[in-house]
Amino acid sequence: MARTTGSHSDITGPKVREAALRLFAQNGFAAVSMRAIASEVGVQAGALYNYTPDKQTLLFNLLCTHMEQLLAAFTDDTSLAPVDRLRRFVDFHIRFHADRPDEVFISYMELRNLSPENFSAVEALRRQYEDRLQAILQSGADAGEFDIADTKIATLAVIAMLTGVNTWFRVGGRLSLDQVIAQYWDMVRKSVMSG
Amino acid sequence: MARTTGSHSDITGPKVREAALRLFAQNGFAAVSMRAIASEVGVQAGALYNYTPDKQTLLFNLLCTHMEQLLAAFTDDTSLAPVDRLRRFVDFHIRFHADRPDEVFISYMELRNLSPENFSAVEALRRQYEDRLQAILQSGADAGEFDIADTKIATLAVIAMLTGVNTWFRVGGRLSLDQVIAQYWDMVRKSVMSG
DNA sequence: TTTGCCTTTGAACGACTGTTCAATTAGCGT
DNA sequence: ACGCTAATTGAACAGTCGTTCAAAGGCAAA
Repeated sequence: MARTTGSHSDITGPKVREAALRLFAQNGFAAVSMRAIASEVGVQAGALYNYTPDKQTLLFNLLCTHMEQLLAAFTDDTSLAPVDRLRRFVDFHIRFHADRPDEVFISYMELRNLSPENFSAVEALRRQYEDRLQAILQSGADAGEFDIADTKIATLAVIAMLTGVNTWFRVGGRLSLDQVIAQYWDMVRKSVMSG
Repeated sequence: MARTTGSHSDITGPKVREAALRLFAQNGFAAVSMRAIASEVGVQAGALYNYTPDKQTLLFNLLCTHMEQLLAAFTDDTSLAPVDRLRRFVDFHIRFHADRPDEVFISYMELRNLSPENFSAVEALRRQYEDRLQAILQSGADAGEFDIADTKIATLAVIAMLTGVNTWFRVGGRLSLDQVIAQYWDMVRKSVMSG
């Protein structure tokens, strides 16, 4: 039988993923060696291969897990008015991403280091998330509450704007996250509102 | 005297920068070897060192040149109304960046591969560009034409939104660049307008 | 205590890294 | 045609890379 209680793999496995996430975000996938990850965990490089078949799959799993958590964490409420659904999305997006700077960073920077199949898988998850926002914008446009020429473009524009928060926001900075969210919500709301 | 007419360096020099730009954008700085760049140019790796003291300076020069061209290409016209100055900025930003996808890509992705001094230099140029937009937003806010809580945040929000075009826009796609610019201008204008 | 498997080590593999430099090539001014 | 020199080669240097695997270690069940 496989060991369960006190098995090292229960400890080492998460440590490997945490170390890889931190190092990939800090130095970039290509610049981080398996030995550097192992050193951070406190094992030899060979031991890492008990937890991932190869380096690229390690990255893929980090990206996949992040995207799946993102999709699982946001639940739209179609019974609300479009403007309220949009407000909830903006609030959620900024908070969720501000909590996970490393995951967000590698999700944008390291996509090209995935194999074509892995890239497609992550890209499909990302599109699912975009579709959630697009559905909100579309419902508002259909109801005449929003004035949007093309909901797909508006979706990408809003997401780019919101995700941009991660490039400069730091806890303890000039503005609180609540203040940041308030201003972004104001801009997003006005940008899609009609008349 | 140094050779001028027909000198190989007049040909090889630009080819080195073009090859490096393309390969860095495609595969990432760390994943591109000097031998790969040399092979693209059609020389041996050692010959590259006639054109750059080292690999990182090659990247630095690409980023610096891009930022300097960006700053040189945009000229604000303070005699115009704030809303017209902003419209010119949006139009310029999207067009300039759409023309240079590789330069834009590495300017966002490869900053962390610069030495601290080189990073600061590029960052200073970027801030100069941001300041141009912030001045426009501030003038509109002062005149009461814009309704902006914090012009610095609005600046970053607008730039993130506009630069996001580069992640999906392709010539020959569903929408022309003019159509894209029209919608982004509509969204940006509304997002900062008062009333 | 013994057994047996999970986990880790540490060395090894072949390939690739940025950079240097003496030797060689090739083209311009004379 | 010749000399000069900028431009290039090709080998070498000292490492690092991802990955593999036989051997050893260590913990739990029996």
